[in-house]
Amino acid sequence: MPELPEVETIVRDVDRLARGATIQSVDVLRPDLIVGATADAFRRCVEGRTIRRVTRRAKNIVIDLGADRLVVNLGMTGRLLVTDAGAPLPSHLGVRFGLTDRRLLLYQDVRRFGRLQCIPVGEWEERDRALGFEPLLDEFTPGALHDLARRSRVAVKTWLMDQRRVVGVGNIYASEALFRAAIDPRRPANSLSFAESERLHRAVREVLTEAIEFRGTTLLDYRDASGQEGGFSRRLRVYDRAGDACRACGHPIERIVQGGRSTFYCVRCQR
DNA sequence: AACGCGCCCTGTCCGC
DNA sequence: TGCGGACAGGGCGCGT
Repeated sequence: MPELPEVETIVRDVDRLARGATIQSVDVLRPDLIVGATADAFRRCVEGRTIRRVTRRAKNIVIDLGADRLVVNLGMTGRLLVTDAGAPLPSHLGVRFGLTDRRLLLYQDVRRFGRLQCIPVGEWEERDRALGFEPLLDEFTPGALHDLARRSRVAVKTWLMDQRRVVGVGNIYASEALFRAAIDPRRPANSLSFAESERLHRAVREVLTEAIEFRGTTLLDYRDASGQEGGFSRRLRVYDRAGDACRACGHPIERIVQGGRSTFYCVRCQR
């Protein structure tokens, strides 16, 4: 479900709404969501701690609890919600955190592909190092993208989604960025010229930045921390538009399957 | 080492 | 109305 813009929106919401709150109780309703520890160990790690700050790394929500980090990955259908005391509980509730002032931080997940863990800072930093470039930071340059792409023969669309190189781009924004860069998603990553790498670099940044401004894309499940839908759905140029007219040239948008995932593109505009 | 595939799980939609 | 199959914002572990 959530790619960089959706996770970033949730992170900003939760930081604004819950920073400074203490987690007074932890109820794990779906233990399979907790990885690397028992539900009980997870509860002991989190309970009584204060939320110092909420940040994002790749598609992970990272909650600073002091010596430990509460790391949340939403998978496909995960939601992190801050609700007021007395609000009705959502279905498919996975973990309920009781905050000071009787508000709740809720993890909800229909498919349960998401996961939560509470780990020491050092362990988190180790995982952090294995992740690729943050596309919106200065470290991500056209040259860096081109150098990495030259080493891989996989289709550039599949390549973009691999979190070991560039993070945060998932199935929606990979298609959208390649459309904006006018690059055929089937091209091997190592076939991109430097000029094309520059175009792709700019397109990735542009589409992610615009999507954050519109608070993400809701296809079905995505909601921000207050339960609201994202506004970027109407601005998608190719994703989920198979058969519809390309907004640039009028040619019908194609849907193909790459690595088991749908790719949408314009055969006329993207070469 | 890099790559492709199957799998985790539930819900929805579409065709017959 | 019911049923089977395809598909859905992700990521991991396996075999080659």
